[in-house]
Amino acid sequence: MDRRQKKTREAIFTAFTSLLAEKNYNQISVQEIIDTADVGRTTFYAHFETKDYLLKDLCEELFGHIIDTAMGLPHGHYHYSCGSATDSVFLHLLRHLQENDRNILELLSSQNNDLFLRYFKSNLKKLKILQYAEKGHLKNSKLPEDYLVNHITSSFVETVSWWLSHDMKESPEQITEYFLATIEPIL
Amino acid sequence: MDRRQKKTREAIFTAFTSLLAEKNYNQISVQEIIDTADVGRTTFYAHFETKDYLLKDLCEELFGHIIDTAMGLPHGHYHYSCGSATDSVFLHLLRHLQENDRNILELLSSQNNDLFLRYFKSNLKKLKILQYAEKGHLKNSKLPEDYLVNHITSSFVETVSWWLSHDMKESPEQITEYFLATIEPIL
DNA sequence: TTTGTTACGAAACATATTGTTCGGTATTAT
DNA sequence: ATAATACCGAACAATATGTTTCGTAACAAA
Repeated sequence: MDRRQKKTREAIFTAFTSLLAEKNYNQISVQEIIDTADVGRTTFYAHFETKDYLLKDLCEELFGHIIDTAMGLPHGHYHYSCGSATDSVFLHLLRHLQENDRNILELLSSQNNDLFLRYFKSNLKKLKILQYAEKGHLKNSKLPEDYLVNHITSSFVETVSWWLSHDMKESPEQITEYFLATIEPIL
Repeated sequence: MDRRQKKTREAIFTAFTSLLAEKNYNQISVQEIIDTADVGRTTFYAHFETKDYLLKDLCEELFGHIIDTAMGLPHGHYHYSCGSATDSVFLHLLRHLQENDRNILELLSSQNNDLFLRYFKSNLKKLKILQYAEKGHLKNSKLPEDYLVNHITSSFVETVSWWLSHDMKESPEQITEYFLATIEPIL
């Protein structure tokens, strides 16, 4: 990809992120993003069709990244390890978040956090957490599979949200325990 | 309240609702709402400061209503009845939703459903579902109380969302069973 | 029915935003 | 060196926003 494209794309993302940290999504105009990013009007629209698409692209880049690294883990990490809180994908994700890669935490705890939690959740489903549910040794549940998957991913995202609202005082290990305590009994 | 006020307020709500059913919130302009509701520009701004406040007021009216009727239930309905799926506040709420009072279902299953699910959740907390958690016979949980409350309300809202995405094929009783199956084991 | 009050609507207003087009310049990859 | 392309500034029409003024109509209370 052209070096110029990457630079302006990054400049716009950065500007957008910093604006989101201080005000509501609906109160941010394309003009402000352009001014903050210091790019030409034409340039912005060459990259993003609308503000909504900008948001979408930003989220895909951010969440896609942390999910991809989680998928790169050795398989054991999310197949059979639901018993130990010290060795699951969920713990890995929480640690990754804690490192605040690319200021993702600013977004997740901003006024608009629900906006991002939504994308977080949809990306999370790529992890195929349902492997939790489809393994034979968990089959005692009478719940529909997609209901269960939705419940698990939602609960995890809500857990993260709760953690953030508490300024992340607890350790990732502790949070993992809380989370697993809510879902393990039903598997 | 003045009869005229009620009428225009209702006209604006109706127009807004029908617009939300067909397009995205961000793509709806105040002008469109004015035109659809057939009210004067001045009138709109006399009632609502911004589009965001309109949304807020609409949600408070809708969800406040169904929550209030649920609160009016005999107390037994949400204190000790978590054991029977046939007699809980949750079942009552699902039945109430199913009746589609004031077209609330259109909103909850629209493109913008996350917008409304958010308000649904915050209103749900008024029900003090934590009475589920604070009663002595449920004290075997090591989870923080607010974490638990958040988990329960979130799970319920997600359950409703899942139900809607399945065109509500299942009965309210069935859904209540699903939901209770996910939260009872952890109490 | 009369009277004082209040909501409404129409029009006009300045300002801001949106999304697009044009031509010229600078940067890139090869 | 060259051809492709990303960039910028300026200008553009169309639309949206939020406010003001004033005349009219509906209201509640006497």
